[in-house]
Amino acid sequence: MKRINENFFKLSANELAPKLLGKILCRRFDDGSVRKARIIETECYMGEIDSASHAYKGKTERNKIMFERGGVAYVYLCYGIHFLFNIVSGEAGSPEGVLIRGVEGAVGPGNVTRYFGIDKTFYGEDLKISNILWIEDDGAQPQINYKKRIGINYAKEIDQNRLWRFIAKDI
DNA sequence: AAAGTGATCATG
DNA sequence: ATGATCACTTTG
Repeated sequence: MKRINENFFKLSANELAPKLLGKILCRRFDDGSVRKARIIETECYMGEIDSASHAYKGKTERNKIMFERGGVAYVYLCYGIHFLFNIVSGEAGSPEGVLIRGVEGAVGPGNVTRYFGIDKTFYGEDLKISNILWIEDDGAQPQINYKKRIGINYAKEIDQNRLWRFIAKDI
């Protein structure tokens, strides 16, 4: 069981997203308790070349953290109700990210953040050094199903059709 | 099938 | 300043 290092998060989001499947998301709560769950579903968002990405139209107040070096959290409120948790990936200046859509015990991006108590205060949290939110690797390497991404009807058709949603088989 | 909810961004 | 738009969940 080892904590994921910096080089891992420097991968492009389309490489990082499938590799995050099987990794273990870990959260230490205020009372000291720790919750861990294996990641089973992710999507990648490829920055300036991807019309589905928040970073497609350049840097804004909301998405500026995506332009940082990989390994920090991008959290934002969706539909007024749900926080969505992304892991920024790639080098600085390359605004890519991986949306965590599901873990064992909490499927659905809004449910993941609720399960882990992730809210806007985690915006920019550095998973490489944080002691309240981090990722471990126990060597598991699940088989992967490739699907289209969800909820991006505003994007160009070519981007809607990319198989950038990654789901672990046999959980 | 459709509401519920509020930050965010583009427009004026 | 205002309004349309959302990387969704739950309920009926």
